[in-house]
Amino acid sequence: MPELPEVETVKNELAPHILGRTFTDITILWDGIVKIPSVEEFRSRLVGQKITDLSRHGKYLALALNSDDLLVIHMKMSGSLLLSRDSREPPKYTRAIFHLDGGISMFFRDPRKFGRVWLVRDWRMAAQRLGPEPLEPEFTPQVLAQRLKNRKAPVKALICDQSVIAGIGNMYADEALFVAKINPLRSGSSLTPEELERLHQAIQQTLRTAIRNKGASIVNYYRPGGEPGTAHFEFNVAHGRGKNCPDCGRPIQRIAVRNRGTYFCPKCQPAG
DNA sequence: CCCGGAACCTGAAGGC
DNA sequence: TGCCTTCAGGTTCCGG
Repeated sequence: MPELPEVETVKNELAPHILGRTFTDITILWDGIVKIPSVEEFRSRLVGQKITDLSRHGKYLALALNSDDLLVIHMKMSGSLLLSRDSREPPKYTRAIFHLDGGISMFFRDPRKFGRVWLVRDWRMAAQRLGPEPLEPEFTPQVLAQRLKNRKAPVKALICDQSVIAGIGNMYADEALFVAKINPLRSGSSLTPEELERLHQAIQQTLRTAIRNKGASIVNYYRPGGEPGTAHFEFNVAHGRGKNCPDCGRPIQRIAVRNRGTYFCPKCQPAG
């Protein structure tokens, strides 16, 4: 599932192939993928526009166009953006084809139909209430502390909340909490300054390592060239069903937090 | 505002 | 073999 490291990888690997190119045609194979505006307006406004910049906001990818519009893309759980030189036979589950000049096409493949695209003037029209970027200088331990204090919800749920911090999802929340040695069920308000410092450090370290490894391909994530990432090979607990804690050797436990599979080590991350 | 749960969606995997 | 249930989870919506 694409979270911050996966979207960052997609952005970095798309850029050299699509930057400066112009959309020559748009094929929408499933209308529901276009969130804003109508499918017809989406196509007509996009064709002829040149891609001038790529940026990432949380898990949202934004392609800036010379018209000052932004093509915003969210891959949600099962989406991938795949580059090809042959648009005649898109892979199964392709929902949209972005044809570019120079004979390149970008397929938006998404088996689960959760992914969406927007054509808007400001990326905030697609990504409402996005918290701070965890890898930007603005994200300090103090900022994290401020955003978690007075919150009774489990810290796992809070750091997965895009309005608290942008870009973290289920996998990296589990990884960061393991590295910080914090139980996922602890409430935000119960964390000590030392724990908040460790969590801040763990979030940045976990995300940076995953970006270096081009993202994690547990299910349904492929890089634009079709290759998987390798970040999941270094996971400590995430999706660690049946595995043992790399630190103490005890079995990793699976619980549900807000209906999301949550993996942790009961010994290394004791309940508060 | 805060919290927790449901809904969206479909393929994979497991149980019997 | 095949049907059925469960699981996967990013985001939004809704009720308390």
